Amino acid sequence: MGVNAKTYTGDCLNLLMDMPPESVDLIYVDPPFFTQKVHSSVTRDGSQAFSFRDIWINDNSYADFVYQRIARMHDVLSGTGSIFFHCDKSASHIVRLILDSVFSTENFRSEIVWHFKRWSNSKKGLLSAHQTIFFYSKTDDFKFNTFYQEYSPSTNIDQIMQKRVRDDRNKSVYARTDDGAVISNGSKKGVPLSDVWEIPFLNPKAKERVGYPTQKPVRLLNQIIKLATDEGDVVLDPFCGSGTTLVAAQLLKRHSIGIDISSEAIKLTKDRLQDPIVTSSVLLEKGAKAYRQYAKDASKHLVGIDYLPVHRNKGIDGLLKQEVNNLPAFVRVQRDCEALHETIAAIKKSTKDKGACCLVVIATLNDFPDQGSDRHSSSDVLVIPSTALSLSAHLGGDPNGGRPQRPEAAYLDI
Amino acid sequence: MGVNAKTYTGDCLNLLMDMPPESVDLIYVDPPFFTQKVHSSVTRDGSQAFSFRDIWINDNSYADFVYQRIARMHDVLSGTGSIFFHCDKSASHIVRLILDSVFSTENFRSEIVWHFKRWSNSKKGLLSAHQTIFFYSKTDDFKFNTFYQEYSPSTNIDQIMQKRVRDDRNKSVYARTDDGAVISNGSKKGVPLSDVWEIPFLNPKAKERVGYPTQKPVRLLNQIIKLATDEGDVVLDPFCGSGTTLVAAQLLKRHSIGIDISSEAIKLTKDRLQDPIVTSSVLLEKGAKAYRQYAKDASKHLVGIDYLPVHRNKGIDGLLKQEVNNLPAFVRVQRDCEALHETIAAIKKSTKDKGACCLVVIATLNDFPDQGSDRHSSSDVLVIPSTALSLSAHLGGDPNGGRPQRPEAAYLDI
DNA sequence: TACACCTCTGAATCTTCCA
DNA sequence: CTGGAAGATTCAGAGGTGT
Repeated sequence: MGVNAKTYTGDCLNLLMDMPPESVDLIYVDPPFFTQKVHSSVTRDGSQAFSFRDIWINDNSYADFVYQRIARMHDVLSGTGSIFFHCDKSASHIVRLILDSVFSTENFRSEIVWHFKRWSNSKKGLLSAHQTIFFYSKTDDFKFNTFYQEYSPSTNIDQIMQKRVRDDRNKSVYARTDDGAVISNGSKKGVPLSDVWEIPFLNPKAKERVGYPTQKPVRLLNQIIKLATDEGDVVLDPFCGSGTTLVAAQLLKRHSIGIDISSEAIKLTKDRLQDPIVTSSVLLEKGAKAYRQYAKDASKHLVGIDYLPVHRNKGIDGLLKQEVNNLPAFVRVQRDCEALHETIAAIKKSTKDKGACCLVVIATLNDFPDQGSDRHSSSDVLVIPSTALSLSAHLGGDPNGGRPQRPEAAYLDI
Repeated sequence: MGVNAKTYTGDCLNLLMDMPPESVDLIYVDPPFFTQKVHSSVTRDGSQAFSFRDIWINDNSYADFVYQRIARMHDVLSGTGSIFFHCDKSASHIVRLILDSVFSTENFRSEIVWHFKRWSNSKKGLLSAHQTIFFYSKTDDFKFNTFYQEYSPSTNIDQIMQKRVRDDRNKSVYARTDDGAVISNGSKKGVPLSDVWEIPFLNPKAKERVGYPTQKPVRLLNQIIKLATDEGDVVLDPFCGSGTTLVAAQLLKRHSIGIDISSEAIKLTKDRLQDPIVTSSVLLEKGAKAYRQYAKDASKHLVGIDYLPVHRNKGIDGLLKQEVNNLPAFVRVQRDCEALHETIAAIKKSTKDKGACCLVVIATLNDFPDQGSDRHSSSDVLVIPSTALSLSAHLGGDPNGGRPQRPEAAYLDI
């Protein structure tokens, strides 16, 4: 399935006016920060209610600039849509007044705190380590996908899943059956995502490479997009810069619209979206760190196995320290986005010039073959199910098989 | 040495006007929040009831209320003094406008985020987990004691401990001795305190609780007082409620002045000062890490499995997110020095009072039972071989059996 | 529509029990 | 008796329900 990613060069004010009303499901706004100090004062007599018009700002253009564009964004947002407005601390209160005025106070949903660790400086005072994102919806009936986090480590998860009732004195107690056993209240998913997000900042080197000082981590955009939209929805970024939002939207199968006043920014965005080579360099942008993370994920499935990691070969994850049938044994873990036959093809390709060797594949997904298969015999790749795969097969809850699959180690020849 | 703690009953507006100018070093302001709610609570023994209405007809009257009092606070604050204003999310932008106006934008120091974990609720959207504290100083020359936190685990401590100098092109490089060794920079203190503070919420069970609504943890006030004052300085809390600020100030040897409109609050404050109770808690003293007690090795074997870690029960490593046969499923990983039957005994013991549940054990050692065993049928514990165990059995090189063992998942009854 | 009351929840303590 | 492990308890939001 294809998703569109449209880009426009120009002032988003004009382009927003040309867009059909209620045509967008999510707007992520990350405008150029107001770097000069914002000076403001309020009416001394307190006789008027505060609104953004009551603020005197030295350079009045910033509040006006933001107000005009937010008003248009409100128009193009669908009834179930949301806006996430990214602020820095110098003007967040001004932005919030404007949002309150356009979207109304009732539709204020959250003040999200993006918390990150940063290199310290010698400034007197507290080290700034957060930015604020305001989350407003257009109406009460907004689209929202709940995500869950781990419980606090101090929580007694095993006990709070017991059913509770109120006794005759209206005190909360654990419910028990007639014979005194506690009653389970079902399983748990975790705690709902909070409004404080700890997401690492892009490291300074990655920042240098792309050249956009305010570029946001893809993880941050991922989270916002997944919270407020479903696949096929439309995401708008009116100050798209290097196009991080559009890239994230594409990876998550959302349509996207990016606007930027700089034609260089739009060109860069287009390149990243259209040229498959540039798109794959998104991985580079996430940083070598992200790549290492990916490789590390694979190695996690090798815990307890005595092996030497192989770093410089994409088809091989490790070399077993123990020989098998007097042959060296190479191992590869099936990746998340990889069918088992692809895993096997990958390790075969990488070892074809290595002479006689034994190949081991750790299967992690549910496309593990039948145990009834008679491929056992003629095989040259040893396939071992991961712990998680063995478990999921036994629980039988997997979607891609009517009966529970029972993976066990098997020799395959593909 | 004695420190004074004075308390006054009444509207702080009047009392502030009677105070000498520039006589206070720190003001902590925690006014009734701008919410349309009635706060009420009783003390543990039920002897006193508190309630107040946080109702303001519109933004404006609240702003007016705050403005008038902040203006007076500015007067009584000394030249090196600071104000910390505690807001909740509903009115923080209004408070900041007023503070900007009275103290001026140049004296805005920080937007402090107090981040805490709390019980969840069924709210659609993000779970609120922070409150905001604005930090303004009266002048540029404000009193500030720098505190340090531990370095984040990812920081390269060796590197920052190296001495740095400028080379001939004025570039910063690490200094080296003649024979090329790096030079230590002495001990580092840590990262300067950031503007995001993770301090546990005052728990419902804490003895520190006196039954006053919106009571703040002493730890939070400790931090503020230590940052902005020295011993013998004067701390003012114009909405002192149950007197947390005065308790903290007394423990830190600062003079304090507390004002509250409720005479019950002032009485409670006086009582508390006689016998200050500060919760000593594992979480406060040792941090969340203290709870992460379960074997790290165990979690490594659960990679790829959808589960919640269980920290406070020695016999259980995790709770599967998916139910099994409509029952909650607990999991335990076999430890290195543990026979399989011991593992099974441990999880059985820990869950014996938990009502009906499914038990899963991840076997990691070679004492896995024969597949030929007929124990299969009568069992209540599901045993799954770890990846490494599956592999080692297939390679047949294990020391404790002549023939290769072939583990597969099995139900056991021991 | 307004409001009182009930239900559900989980963080982190208090309390008990057992070895 | 003591210390640690695990069960019991509290209470503030938010939604739901009934009057």
